[in-house]
Amino acid sequence: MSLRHGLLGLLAEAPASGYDLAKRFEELLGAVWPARHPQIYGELARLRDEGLIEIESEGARARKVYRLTSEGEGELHRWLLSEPDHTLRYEPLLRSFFFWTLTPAELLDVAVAEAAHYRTLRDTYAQIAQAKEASGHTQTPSGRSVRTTLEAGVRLYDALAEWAEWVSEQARKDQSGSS
Amino acid sequence: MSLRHGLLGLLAEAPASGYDLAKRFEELLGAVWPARHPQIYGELARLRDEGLIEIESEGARARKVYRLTSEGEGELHRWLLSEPDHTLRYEPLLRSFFFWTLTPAELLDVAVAEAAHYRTLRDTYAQIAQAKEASGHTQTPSGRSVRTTLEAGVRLYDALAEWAEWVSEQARKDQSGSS
DNA sequence: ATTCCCATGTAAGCTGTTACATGATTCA
DNA sequence: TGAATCATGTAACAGCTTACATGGGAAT
Repeated sequence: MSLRHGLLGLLAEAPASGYDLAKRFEELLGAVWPARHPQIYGELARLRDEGLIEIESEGARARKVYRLTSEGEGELHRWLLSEPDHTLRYEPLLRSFFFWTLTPAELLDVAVAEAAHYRTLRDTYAQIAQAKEASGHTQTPSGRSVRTTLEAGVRLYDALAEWAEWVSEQARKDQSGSS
Repeated sequence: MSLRHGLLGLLAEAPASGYDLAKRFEELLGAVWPARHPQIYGELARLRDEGLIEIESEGARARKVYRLTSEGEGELHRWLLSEPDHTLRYEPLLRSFFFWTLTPAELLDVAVAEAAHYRTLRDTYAQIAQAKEASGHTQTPSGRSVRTTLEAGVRLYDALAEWAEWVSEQARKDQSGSS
């Protein structure tokens, strides 16, 4: 149940509507925990039923702004101190188990494309981090946490990029040595 | 639909029963794509209906050994050359967005525990990789692919361990400088 | 005999996605 | 007035987990 805690976490920063939260998930949290609006609206209704959030105000177009209750704050805190769920599900690494069924030429193509993808992501996160620091966004507590997560993204995708390049080098060797 | 391709990939190596496949998922593929036996049995039935796999033999205790058909082989190959789904869903990184709600002391505990977890995983994968190389498991094509995936695991968790240590250092600074 | 492992499956429920639907407001 | 964006939701389906259920075979 990470989605509910993701919502509680965002609301800990500032009150927001379902629409706002859906957007922040897409642009910010989506990189590590994707969520679509139907799921978000449903979860918000449940969180309200359980008293973890409440409606602060209602605006135009049925817009509802939610705010964290103290119960919600407690639940968020309890969650952050509990054992994390380290379950990883990442398709590109599943694929790598079956690389042996590809020819060296095919593997080379795949690995080069993967490396490019990871490099791009790494650079994107590094740039965002730099921009945040330059514009003073890292001086608020939540801004510093975003910086922390970005740092994880940079390191993670840097590692994957180096790995994919290592794979492509091996494929290149296999290719030249096999005929 | 990664589960079905994971099953096809395992069957590309050698025919196996649902039970065998469930075990291999748990011990091998589970690190990047967890799957429980009910899902596996269900998917195998569907794969058989669609002609991607077939029953090679039936043994004691209703044991059914499946084998890849040429259609299945084709589907696996097509999948490996298609665009990967780069969706990542990893709870520990979602949590890091909300680290700012913790006190420096709490964050320090969390980060130290995380670092230990990642170090352990990294070392485990490094050891398995070494053992595989020493015992000649990396000389078969599929063994070399396992080695490739293990290399990703080592690099990935090494990066996360360094990140968590970086986080814990920051928390330590905040702790000493805040009073 | 009993316990453990082998081996398969069903059923219920939860999580998450895609498609559909509706209507208000803003801007060109 | 038409298009884009705001804003919320429902319905159907797909993917995955947990609990339940059954029975054969091997070993002590």
